[in-house]
Amino acid sequence: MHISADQLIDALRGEGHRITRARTAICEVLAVSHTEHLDAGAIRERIGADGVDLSTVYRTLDALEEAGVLAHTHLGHGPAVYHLAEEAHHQHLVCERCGLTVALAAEDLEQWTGEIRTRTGFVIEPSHFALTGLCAACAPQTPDPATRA
Amino acid sequence: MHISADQLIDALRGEGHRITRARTAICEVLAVSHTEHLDAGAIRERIGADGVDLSTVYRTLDALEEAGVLAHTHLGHGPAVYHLAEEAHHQHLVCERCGLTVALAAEDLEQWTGEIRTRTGFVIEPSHFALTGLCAACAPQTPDPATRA
DNA sequence: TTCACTGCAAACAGTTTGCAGGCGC
DNA sequence: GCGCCTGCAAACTGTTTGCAGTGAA
Repeated sequence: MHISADQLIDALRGEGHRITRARTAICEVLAVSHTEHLDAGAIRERIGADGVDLSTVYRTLDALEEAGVLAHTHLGHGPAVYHLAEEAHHQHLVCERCGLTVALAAEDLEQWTGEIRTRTGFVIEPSHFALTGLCAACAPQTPDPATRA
Repeated sequence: MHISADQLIDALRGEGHRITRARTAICEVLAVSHTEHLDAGAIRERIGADGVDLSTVYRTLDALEEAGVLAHTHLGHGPAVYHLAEEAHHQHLVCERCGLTVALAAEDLEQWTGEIRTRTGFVIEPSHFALTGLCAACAPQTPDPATRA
């Protein structure tokens, strides 16, 4: 289940990419923080003093996505967050007021996405964009769910 | 059902806003294109020669949202699209490959969003962000739904 | 040795903001 | 006439790209 930095690097190598210090550092951060949702800037910060340019981070993340070992998700506004592809199959719910993010398991979604597929032909990729709304704590403060955030 | 430009303007007036040429023009565009999804740039273009600055468009759209007569939706990447609040209660499905956008009626969503609310407490605002995936025409080209876009 | 990869800087899109002047009320 | 609203320009965030130098293979 847990992908190691070496496995990420191997994935890059398998696509014919060269292995550099920057890429190694990025893969290590991703492997260590496999349960978190990091954006490109956060990944860069975690690398620390060695200093990897943001554009390099983006290019490497791109390469990892092409290799099929990484995916990104948009949690509402703000930067895209990255996570290992193995962790990809869930839907995020983000509270627009407090930012609380919870995940819905793939199994809980299948029935609904299956229904949508049957009805519309659409194959939903639920992990790419989060659903937004108000969490249990914030919702009661709003008289009507239609009210703007 | 159809909101007129005058009703939008009245909504602004009701909030204590002043009525200007720019705001009138924007409200007219919104009222006429109530079935479309226009972004700020498109709204500006439709106003035409009179010329309204983009920042003014954004400020007016903001005011209309605060007045509760307008809402915006993020259809995947790219600019936010605006529509009358009355048309808001549906979920968009956007094909990541061809851009096809279809709408899911509110009734079709209620069962599912109700289930999520029961299970997680989250009150989903489905119209704020679209769901993305692959449409019926594009999906078969992809061997596995998990494949990246 | 070669050329993919890098850092830097600049461009980019969408959106927001500061400011001084203009016009609705 | 007061002050909200405007256009202009500049800042802003997140991301991408062009370029010349560097290091992996």
